[in-house]
Amino acid sequence: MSEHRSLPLLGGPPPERSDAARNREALLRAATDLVDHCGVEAVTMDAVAARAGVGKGTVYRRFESREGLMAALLNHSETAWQASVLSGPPPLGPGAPPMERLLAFGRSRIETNLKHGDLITAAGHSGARAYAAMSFAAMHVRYLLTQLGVHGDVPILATSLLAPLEIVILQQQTHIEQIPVDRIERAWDDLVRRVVSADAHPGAAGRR
Amino acid sequence: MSEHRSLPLLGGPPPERSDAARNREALLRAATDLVDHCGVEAVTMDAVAARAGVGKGTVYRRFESREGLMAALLNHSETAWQASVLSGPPPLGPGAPPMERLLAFGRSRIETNLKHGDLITAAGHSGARAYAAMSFAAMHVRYLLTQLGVHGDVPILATSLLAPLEIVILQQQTHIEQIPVDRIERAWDDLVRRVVSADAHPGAAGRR
DNA sequence: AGGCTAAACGGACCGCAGTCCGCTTTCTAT
DNA sequence: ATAGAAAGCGGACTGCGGTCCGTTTAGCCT
Repeated sequence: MSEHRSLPLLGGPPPERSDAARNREALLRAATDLVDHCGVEAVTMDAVAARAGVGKGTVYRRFESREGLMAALLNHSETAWQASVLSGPPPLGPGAPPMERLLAFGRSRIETNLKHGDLITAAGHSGARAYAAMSFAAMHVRYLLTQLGVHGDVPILATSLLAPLEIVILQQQTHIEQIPVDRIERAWDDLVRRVVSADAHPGAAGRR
Repeated sequence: MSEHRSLPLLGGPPPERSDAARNREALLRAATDLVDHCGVEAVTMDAVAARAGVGKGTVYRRFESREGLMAALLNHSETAWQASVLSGPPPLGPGAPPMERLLAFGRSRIETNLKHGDLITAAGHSGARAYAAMSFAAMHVRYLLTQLGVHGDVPILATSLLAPLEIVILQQQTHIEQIPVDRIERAWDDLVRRVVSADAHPGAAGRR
């Protein structure tokens, strides 16, 4: 017997076959082109497959679903954004005081979310990505809130601060209620200051 | 000439023909049965039409789209809920102090949203209904915040407090992160107290 | 080189949302 | 009662997301 297929120890998921890798490239390129060129709604699975010169089944093999494909497109900019939060220049990146970082975080997130609005909507709640993106942001906000000396249920507080930055809320405000972006940003600043400052005045309206 | 068709003065939208009314009834009944019986995802337009004994086109004539149909189903419970906010017993209805009403509002909204989660998701952002529902809740929260002496951008503050009660956030928390509902409710209480109490300590962390 | 296997491929196929248009019913005015 | 017109109706049709399965191909082992 000869049982060793590439040291399965810690191999994680097996590597990708060369044709598969080539097709994933071609598909991402095709999808990107379609988005830039005709808008998100023109990105049908058939169109992407045809443009990449592969069969439809292949698209589904690489990216679970249409939402998965959109999530993959989003991945580039999302990763770049995370990097600039983790190691970019202040005040978004490390180096500024926590409150300034938090406010910069909010502004930045509002802007990126609005920029990729259609894509985010199309990506929906595509399991992995949505969860990863959310949990990164939530982790960061939890960290900053703790730095700021906030007590209480910090995980849920973080989620609550993040909720008004979700694309569905932002689009309601900008597209339907015609609220200018900088007003939304100022209002988030205010919200954050209110939440954080409560810990500077304990016993305000009931213990927590 | 004989031009008077039922006093168009203030007539609003013309009344419904009797067969149309009958069919709308039948369709709502069929849809409700399907939801109770097989779940929301079993409510296909063909199934509803067939069960009501009408053609598919008729479904679309009455309710713009699938989302519109779902919104119509939601309408019953939504209206009842609005009534209990406007004129039900305290603390949700009028009579209790504003803070108690606000906290009761949050708990009630969390529970109803979770109860009708699938339906709300299926109804999506179906123009009219979603907007009406949101704006009712927003109006109520704006009113209570004002009563509580909150200063600042109250409209957006209200939206920000409502955002964590949206179904997409609640389902993330309960279904994926396994957070128990009463913890979410307590966290919202805390959030509201923080936001409101900031006005009791002006100059907290920067003017607004 | 040659062959073996697992992975990848492609496109026919299915179900459902939404549209379209020729036919039928209701209502009203005579 | 009856005729005319507007509103309603129904189901065939289109387009898209997603699945399935017989065929092809890359990578490895001898």
